[in-house]
Amino acid sequence: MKYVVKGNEVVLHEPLDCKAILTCGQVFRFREVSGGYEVFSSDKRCLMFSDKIVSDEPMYFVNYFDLDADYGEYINSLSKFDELSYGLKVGKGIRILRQDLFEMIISFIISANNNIPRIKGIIERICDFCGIDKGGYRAFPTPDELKRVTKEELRSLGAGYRDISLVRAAKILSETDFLYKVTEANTNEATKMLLSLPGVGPKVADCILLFGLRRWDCFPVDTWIMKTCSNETLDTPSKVREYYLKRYGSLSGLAQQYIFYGAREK
DNA sequence: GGCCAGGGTAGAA
DNA sequence: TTCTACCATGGC
Repeated sequence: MKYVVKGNEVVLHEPLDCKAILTCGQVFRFREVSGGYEVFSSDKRCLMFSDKIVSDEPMYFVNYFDLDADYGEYINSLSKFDELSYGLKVGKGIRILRQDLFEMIISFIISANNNIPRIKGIIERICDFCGIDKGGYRAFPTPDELKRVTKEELRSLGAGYRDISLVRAAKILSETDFLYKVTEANTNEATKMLLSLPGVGPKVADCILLFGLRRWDCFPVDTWIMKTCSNETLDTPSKVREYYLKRYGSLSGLAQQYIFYGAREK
Protein backbone atom coordinates (compact mmCIF):
# COMPACT_ATOMS: atom_id res chain seq x y z
CA MET A 1 0.00 0.00 0.00
CA LYS A 2 1.30 3.44 -0.88
CA TYR A 3 1.61 5.98 1.91
CA VAL A 4 3.49 9.10 2.98
CA VAL A 5 4.62 9.91 6.53
CA LYS A 6 4.13 13.59 7.42
CA GLY A 7 4.97 14.45 11.02
CA ASN A 8 2.72 12.33 13.23
CA GLU A 9 0.46 11.29 10.35
CA VAL A 10 0.67 8.41 7.92
CA VAL A 11 -1.30 9.54 4.87
CA LEU A 12 -2.70 6.63 2.89
CA HIS A 13 -3.12 6.70 -0.89
CA GLU A 14 -5.80 4.01 -0.86
CA PRO A 15 -8.49 3.44 1.78
CA LEU A 16 -7.95 1.21 4.81
CA ASP A 17 -10.86 -1.09 5.71
CA CYS A 18 -10.75 -0.34 9.44
CA LYS A 19 -13.74 -2.50 10.32
CA ALA A 20 -12.48 -5.62 8.55
CA ILE A 21 -8.95 -5.24 9.89
CA LEU A 22 -10.06 -4.73 13.50
CA THR A 23 -13.03 -7.09 13.76
CA CYS A 24 -11.55 -10.17 12.10
CA GLY A 25 -10.51 -11.40 15.53
CA GLN A 26 -6.77 -10.72 15.43
CA VAL A 27 -6.74 -7.72 17.78
CA PHE A 28 -8.60 -7.02 21.02
CA ARG A 29 -7.47 -3.54 22.07
CA PHE A 30 -9.38 -0.97 20.03
CA ARG A 31 -12.47 1.16 20.33
CA GLU A 32 -14.62 3.28 18.07
CA VAL A 33 -14.17 7.05 18.11
CA SER A 34 -15.80 9.66 15.91
CA GLY A 35 -14.89 8.90 12.32
CA GLY A 36 -12.50 6.08 13.10
CA TYR A 37 -10.91 3.92 15.79
CA GLU A 38 -8.43 4.21 18.62
CA VAL A 39 -6.02 1.26 18.47
CA PHE A 40 -3.56 0.16 21.15
CA SER A 41 -0.52 -2.11 20.76
CA SER A 42 2.01 -2.84 23.46
CA ASP A 43 2.62 0.62 25.02
CA LYS A 44 1.64 2.53 21.86
CA ARG A 45 -1.54 4.13 20.57
CA CYS A 46 -2.85 5.47 17.29
CA LEU A 47 -5.98 6.88 15.74
CA MET A 48 -7.01 4.85 12.70
CA PHE A 49 -9.05 6.31 9.85
CA SER A 50 -9.68 5.01 6.36
CA ASP A 51 -7.36 7.65 4.87
CA LYS A 52 -4.75 8.17 7.59
CA ILE A 53 -3.13 6.93 10.78
CA VAL A 54 -2.24 9.41 13.50
CA SER A 55 0.28 8.56 16.23
CA ASP A 56 3.23 9.89 18.16
CA GLU A 57 5.11 6.90 16.76
CA PRO A 58 3.97 6.70 13.13
CA MET A 59 6.69 4.30 11.98
CA TYR A 60 5.66 1.77 14.63
CA PHE A 61 2.22 1.70 13.04
CA VAL A 62 3.55 1.59 9.47
CA ASN A 63 5.01 -1.75 10.49
CA TYR A 64 2.01 -2.70 12.68
CA PHE A 65 -0.46 -2.31 9.79
CA ASP A 66 1.94 -4.05 7.39
CA LEU A 67 1.69 -1.09 5.03
CA ASP A 68 4.71 -2.11 2.95
CA ALA A 69 2.99 -5.31 1.84
CA ASP A 70 0.93 -5.55 -1.34
CA TYR A 71 -2.17 -7.58 -0.55
CA GLY A 72 -3.37 -7.37 -4.17
CA GLU A 73 -1.01 -10.20 -5.09
CA TYR A 74 -2.16 -12.37 -2.20
CA ILE A 75 -5.83 -11.78 -3.01
CA ASN A 76 -5.17 -12.59 -6.65
CA SER A 77 -3.59 -15.92 -5.69
CA LEU A 78 -6.41 -16.85 -3.30
CA SER A 79 -9.33 -15.74 -5.50
CA LYS A 80 -9.21 -19.05 -7.38
CA PHE A 81 -10.56 -20.86 -4.30
CA ASP A 82 -14.37 -20.85 -4.42
CA GLU A 83 -14.78 -21.32 -0.65
CA LEU A 84 -13.06 -17.96 -0.09
CA SER A 85 -15.39 -15.98 -2.36
CA TYR A 86 -17.71 -14.66 0.36
CA GLY A 87 -14.89 -13.89 2.78
CA LEU A 88 -13.06 -12.02 0.03
CA LYS A 89 -16.21 -10.15 -0.91
CA VAL A 90 -16.81 -8.77 2.60
CA GLY A 91 -13.26 -8.87 3.97
CA LYS A 92 -10.82 -8.30 1.15
CA GLY A 93 -9.50 -5.25 3.04
CA ILE A 94 -8.18 -7.45 5.85
CA ARG A 95 -4.49 -7.03 6.63
CA ILE A 96 -2.62 -9.32 9.06
CA LEU A 97 -1.32 -7.01 11.78
CA ARG A 98 2.27 -7.32 12.97
CA GLN A 99 1.55 -7.39 16.67
CA ASP A 100 3.62 -7.66 19.83
CA LEU A 101 4.56 -11.25 20.63
CA PHE A 102 4.10 -11.13 24.41
CA GLU A 103 0.74 -9.38 24.04
CA MET A 104 -0.39 -12.06 21.59
CA ILE A 105 0.64 -14.94 23.87
CA ILE A 106 -1.26 -13.53 26.84
CA SER A 107 -4.26 -12.40 24.78
CA PHE A 108 -4.76 -15.76 23.10
CA ILE A 109 -4.34 -17.72 26.35
CA ILE A 110 -7.29 -15.61 27.52
CA SER A 111 -9.15 -16.29 24.26
CA ALA A 112 -9.53 -20.04 24.91
CA ASN A 113 -13.18 -21.12 25.08
CA ASN A 114 -14.18 -17.47 25.32
CA ASN A 115 -15.96 -14.85 23.23
CA ILE A 116 -14.47 -11.73 21.71
CA PRO A 117 -16.38 -9.06 23.71
CA ARG A 118 -15.43 -10.75 26.96
CA ILE A 119 -11.81 -11.25 25.87
CA LYS A 120 -11.58 -7.52 25.15
CA GLY A 121 -12.96 -6.71 28.60
CA ILE A 122 -10.54 -9.00 30.45
CA ILE A 123 -7.53 -7.59 28.59
CA GLU A 124 -8.66 -4.01 29.17
CA ARG A 125 -9.03 -4.63 32.89
CA ILE A 126 -5.59 -6.28 33.08
CA CYS A 127 -4.02 -3.24 31.37
CA ASP A 128 -5.85 -0.87 33.72
CA PHE A 129 -4.70 -2.94 36.70
CA CYS A 130 -0.99 -3.35 35.97
CA GLY A 131 -0.03 -1.51 32.75
CA ILE A 132 1.92 1.72 33.12
CA ASP A 133 0.07 5.01 32.72
CA LYS A 134 0.87 6.54 29.34
CA GLY A 135 -1.26 9.62 29.90
CA GLY A 136 -4.82 8.97 28.81
CA TYR A 137 -4.43 5.22 28.46
CA ARG A 138 -2.52 2.33 29.96
CA ALA A 139 0.05 0.16 28.22
CA PHE A 140 -0.15 -3.60 27.94
CA PRO A 141 1.90 -4.94 30.88
CA THR A 142 5.45 -6.15 30.33
CA PRO A 143 6.32 -9.74 31.35
CA ASP A 144 7.80 -8.44 34.62
CA GLU A 145 4.72 -6.34 35.38
CA LEU A 146 2.34 -9.21 34.69
CA LYS A 147 4.45 -11.60 36.79
CA ARG A 148 3.66 -9.53 39.87
CA VAL A 149 -0.09 -10.05 39.44
CA THR A 150 -1.51 -12.90 41.52
CA LYS A 151 -3.87 -15.69 40.52
CA GLU A 152 -6.54 -14.21 42.79
CA GLU A 153 -6.17 -10.77 41.22
CA LEU A 154 -6.50 -12.21 37.71
CA ARG A 155 -9.60 -14.09 38.79
CA SER A 156 -11.11 -10.86 40.14
CA LEU A 157 -10.37 -9.21 36.79
CA GLY A 158 -12.60 -11.83 35.14
CA ALA A 159 -9.99 -14.17 33.71
CA GLY A 160 -11.86 -17.22 34.99
CA TYR A 161 -10.03 -20.53 35.08
CA ARG A 162 -7.29 -19.19 32.80
CA ASP A 163 -5.80 -17.38 35.82
CA ILE A 164 -3.31 -20.10 36.69
CA SER A 165 -2.16 -20.45 33.07
CA LEU A 166 -1.51 -16.70 32.93
CA VAL A 167 0.47 -16.72 36.18
CA ARG A 168 2.64 -19.63 35.05
CA ALA A 169 3.15 -18.26 31.53
CA ALA A 170 4.11 -14.82 32.86
CA LYS A 171 6.71 -16.44 35.11
CA ILE A 172 8.29 -18.36 32.21
CA LEU A 173 8.24 -15.39 29.83
CA SER A 174 9.74 -13.01 32.38
CA GLU A 175 12.41 -15.32 33.81
CA THR A 176 13.74 -17.04 30.67
CA ASP A 177 14.79 -16.06 27.15
CA PHE A 178 11.72 -17.80 25.72
CA LEU A 179 10.51 -14.76 23.75
CA TYR A 180 13.88 -14.30 22.05
CA LYS A 181 14.31 -17.99 21.27
CA VAL A 182 10.83 -18.47 19.81
CA THR A 183 11.35 -15.45 17.59
CA GLU A 184 14.52 -16.98 16.16
CA ALA A 185 13.07 -20.49 15.75
CA ASN A 186 11.59 -21.88 12.56
CA THR A 187 7.84 -22.49 12.48
CA ASN A 188 8.01 -26.14 13.58
CA GLU A 189 10.35 -25.41 16.47
CA ALA A 190 8.38 -22.31 17.46
CA THR A 191 5.16 -24.35 17.48
CA LYS A 192 6.69 -26.91 19.86
CA MET A 193 7.93 -24.16 22.13
CA LEU A 194 4.56 -22.41 22.24
CA LEU A 195 2.75 -25.70 22.96
CA SER A 196 4.95 -26.08 26.05
CA LEU A 197 3.41 -22.95 27.58
CA PRO A 198 0.50 -23.42 30.00
CA GLY A 199 -2.84 -22.60 28.38
CA VAL A 200 -1.44 -22.89 24.86
CA GLY A 201 -2.78 -25.69 22.67
CA PRO A 202 -2.77 -26.14 18.87
CA LYS A 203 -5.27 -23.38 18.04
CA VAL A 204 -3.81 -20.76 20.38
CA ALA A 205 -0.28 -21.60 19.15
CA ASP A 206 -1.36 -21.01 15.56
CA CYS A 207 -2.85 -17.61 16.45
CA ILE A 208 0.37 -16.58 18.20
CA LEU A 209 2.44 -17.74 15.23
CA LEU A 210 0.23 -15.87 12.79
CA PHE A 211 -0.37 -12.61 14.64
CA GLY A 212 2.73 -12.38 16.85
CA LEU A 213 5.41 -14.00 14.69
CA ARG A 214 4.15 -13.24 11.13
CA ARG A 215 4.12 -16.93 10.20
CA TRP A 216 1.51 -17.40 7.47
CA ASP A 217 2.09 -21.16 7.15
CA CYS A 218 -0.39 -21.68 9.97
CA PHE A 219 -4.14 -22.24 10.07
CA PRO A 220 -5.91 -21.65 13.41
CA VAL A 221 -8.99 -23.88 13.69
CA ASP A 222 -11.65 -22.64 16.09
CA THR A 223 -15.37 -23.31 16.40
CA TRP A 224 -16.21 -20.85 13.60
CA ILE A 225 -13.87 -22.58 11.17
CA MET A 226 -15.28 -25.99 12.16
CA LYS A 227 -18.80 -24.72 11.49
CA THR A 228 -17.89 -23.90 7.90
CA CYS A 229 -16.77 -27.44 7.11
CA SER A 230 -19.64 -29.68 8.19
CA ASN A 231 -17.97 -32.40 6.19
CA GLU A 232 -17.78 -36.18 6.63
CA THR A 233 -14.00 -36.36 6.27
CA LEU A 234 -13.00 -32.98 7.75
CA ASP A 235 -14.49 -33.79 11.15
CA THR A 236 -11.65 -32.89 13.54
CA PRO A 237 -9.60 -29.71 13.96
CA SER A 238 -6.33 -31.46 13.13
CA LYS A 239 -7.72 -32.86 9.87
CA VAL A 240 -9.12 -29.46 8.91
CA ARG A 241 -5.79 -27.83 9.67
CA GLU A 242 -3.78 -30.28 7.57
CA TYR A 243 -6.23 -30.06 4.67
CA TYR A 244 -6.14 -26.27 4.45
CA LEU A 245 -2.37 -25.97 5.06
CA LYS A 246 -1.77 -28.16 2.03
CA ARG A 247 -4.38 -26.22 0.04
CA TYR A 248 -3.19 -22.66 0.75
CA GLY A 249 0.51 -23.20 1.52
CA SER A 250 2.34 -20.01 2.48
CA LEU A 251 -0.90 -17.99 2.35
CA SER A 252 -2.78 -20.24 4.80
CA GLY A 253 -2.96 -17.71 7.61
CA LEU A 254 -4.43 -15.00 5.40
CA ALA A 255 -6.92 -17.40 3.82
CA GLN A 256 -8.02 -18.45 7.29
CA GLN A 257 -8.80 -14.85 8.14
CA TYR A 258 -11.10 -14.55 5.12
CA ILE A 259 -12.95 -17.73 6.12
CA PHE A 260 -13.25 -16.66 9.76
CA TYR A 261 -14.43 -13.16 8.89
CA GLY A 262 -16.87 -14.43 6.28
CA ALA A 263 -18.34 -16.97 8.70
CA ARG A 264 -18.89 -14.36 11.39
CA GLU A 265 -20.42 -11.89 8.94
CA LYS A 266 -22.93 -14.68 8.13
C1' DG B 1 -32.03 -21.95 31.86
C1' DG B 2 -29.34 -24.23 28.58
C1' DC B 3 -26.06 -23.09 24.95
C1' DC B 4 -22.10 -20.90 23.06
C1' DA B 5 -17.75 -18.40 22.80
C1' DG B 6 -11.04 -17.61 18.26
C1' DG B 7 -9.96 -24.51 23.64
C1' DG B 8 -6.70 -26.66 26.92
C1' DT B 9 -5.67 -30.14 30.23
C1' DA B 10 -5.42 -34.33 32.93
C1' DG B 11 -6.52 -38.85 32.95
C1' DA B 12 -8.43 -42.83 30.69
C1' DA B 13 -8.95 -45.95 26.87
C1' DT C 1 -2.59 -41.47 19.62
C1' DT C 2 -7.42 -40.17 20.40
C1' DC C 3 -11.56 -39.57 23.67
C1' DT C 4 -13.93 -37.45 27.78
C1' DA C 5 -15.14 -34.53 31.69
C1' DC C 6 -14.22 -30.42 33.37
C1' DC C 7 -12.98 -25.91 33.64
C1' DA C 8 -15.27 -19.55 34.86
C1' DT C 9 -17.93 -16.17 32.83
C1' DG C 10 -21.29 -13.34 30.36
C1' DG C 11 -24.53 -12.79 26.46
C1' DC C 12 -28.29 -14.71 24.23
